[in-house]
Amino acid sequence: MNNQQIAKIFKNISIILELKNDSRFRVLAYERVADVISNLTKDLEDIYKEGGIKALEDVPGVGVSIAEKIVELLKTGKLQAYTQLTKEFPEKMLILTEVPGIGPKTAEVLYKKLKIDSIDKLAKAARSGVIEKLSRFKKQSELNILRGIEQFQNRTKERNRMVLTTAGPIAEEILDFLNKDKSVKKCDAVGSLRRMKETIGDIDIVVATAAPKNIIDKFAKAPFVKNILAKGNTKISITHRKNIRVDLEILPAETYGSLLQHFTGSKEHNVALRTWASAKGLKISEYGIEKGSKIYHFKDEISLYNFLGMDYIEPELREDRGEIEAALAHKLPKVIGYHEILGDLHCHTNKSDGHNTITELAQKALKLKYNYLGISDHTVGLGVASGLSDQKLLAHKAEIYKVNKKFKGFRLLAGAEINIKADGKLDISSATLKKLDYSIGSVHSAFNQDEAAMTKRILSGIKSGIKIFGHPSGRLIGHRNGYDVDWIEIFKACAKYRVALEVNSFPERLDLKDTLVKDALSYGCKFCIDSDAHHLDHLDLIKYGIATARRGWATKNDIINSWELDKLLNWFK
DNA sequence: GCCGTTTTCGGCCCGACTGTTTTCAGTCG
Repeated sequence: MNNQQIAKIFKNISIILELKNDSRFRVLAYERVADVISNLTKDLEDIYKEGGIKALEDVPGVGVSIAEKIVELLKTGKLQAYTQLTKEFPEKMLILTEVPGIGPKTAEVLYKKLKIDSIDKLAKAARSGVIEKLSRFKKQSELNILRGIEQFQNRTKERNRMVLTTAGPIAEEILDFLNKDKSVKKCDAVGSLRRMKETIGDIDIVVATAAPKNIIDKFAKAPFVKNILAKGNTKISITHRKNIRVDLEILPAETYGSLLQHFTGSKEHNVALRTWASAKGLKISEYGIEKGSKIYHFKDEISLYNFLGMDYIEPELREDRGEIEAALAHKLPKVIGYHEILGDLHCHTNKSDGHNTITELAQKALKLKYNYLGISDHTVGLGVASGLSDQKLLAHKAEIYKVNKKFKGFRLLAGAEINIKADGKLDISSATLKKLDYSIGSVHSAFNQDEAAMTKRILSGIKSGIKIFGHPSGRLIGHRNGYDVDWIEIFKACAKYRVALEVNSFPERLDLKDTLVKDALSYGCKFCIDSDAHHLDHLDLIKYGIATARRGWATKNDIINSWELDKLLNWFK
């Protein structure tokens, strides 16, 4: 039984308990633990296998009672207590709550009064007008249900959340629209986009203005609006014509710091922050901080966090992964900056599957103010990418060195992206490997090896002289899960053999991912943030890799390509 | 049901919008 299935059961328990008028805090406890489990990066099964029931109790929100339930689920695939509960409130009924706007109470009425136990039946009932005959419902209720079903279907159709490069331009379009209005003092994209989370559910925008009504009316008529979901005095929610939900929040400029902080989230960060504050007699909201009868306002986030006795917390760190405690203790890491990368070490030319020449890439690197650029074309094993043989690779190196002479104060490095084959061997000779300035080793085949085989394979690659382990997990967001691998063994080996873990910046990769970066740091690993460019424009994607490293708490010292060239080359040696 | 450098008991984040109410419950972020 996987984490998502277990989380779903706890979520359902929370719904049922709410319907049974159980303690709202017990309801909350189940809801919270469901949230925590669905966001966990490690399988509960593994946690239990490694540390038993005590290790499960270390998961936030899991206590004695829930730990026992997890064990029962892992061992038997069932939970007696849950089976009992679903006799009265079956899962078929709970499915209805997946429609936006339908919560536990509504689902119960629809199921018990009208025997509605599927989304299809719900749609039919809403269209036929039987729902409005129930008390507490009218015509508008049916229209809202139909609209909710439409949203639900769009959501399941595009099951995947957006990657950052999809969300970014939409947010830009909206900010441009708002900035044209003179009454807008400030506006920003907030939410998961500002935190640079790898995928974005909907787009949140905040606006500072003294004329909120004017902005809301204008926004409602904007050309990109498909329909309006909700409209109030200080907020409006719309569906963008690309079927993406956009929430706009408005407040006067005096409290912009609180507004930014509140809507940047994450929800988990805010809940943790407010829980901590309430113990100190403080009440935090998007309007300010209340202390007794006094309310404090904040123009910016720095003053807000400082008021709480904390250092400023970068948006990328606001996930309730220890940042609040660290900010209080003044022990937050100074994460790598967006302009601290001195060179990209993973890019492809038209000698393998890239589109550009060495010179073109070098010129683009100069525009980015890089001090160096590593060329790393594919090697022979990757036939589909016109990989280079030993001989061709060495000729390519000579060409790179020749081009390098054209530049001053800038250095081209000759590398390669080498395949770690299924048996753990590299697909070029170690003699050739030694002649390169550096090398990246990557897995490009036989993704479905089991954990033991894949771990052994990668460890073998790490020990064979590569300097960077490319897109370490092999995942493609929304398309392919990463392969099964024992990360702890990999991290230990990377630290020992001085192999940097790549943080690949392609929005569909972001590999190594943020949480694993944080894990790897604790083993003393170093990282290399690369674009994996196959085209000049791709070099600009580096910011997403930087964001991922920041989300993983990595500092300049941890990122080898933020180092001066001498230090980098020395490390390679 | 969970949790703790004010607590192993007594708390538990905060507020807006919608629809159908005539003061609020349900839902959401």
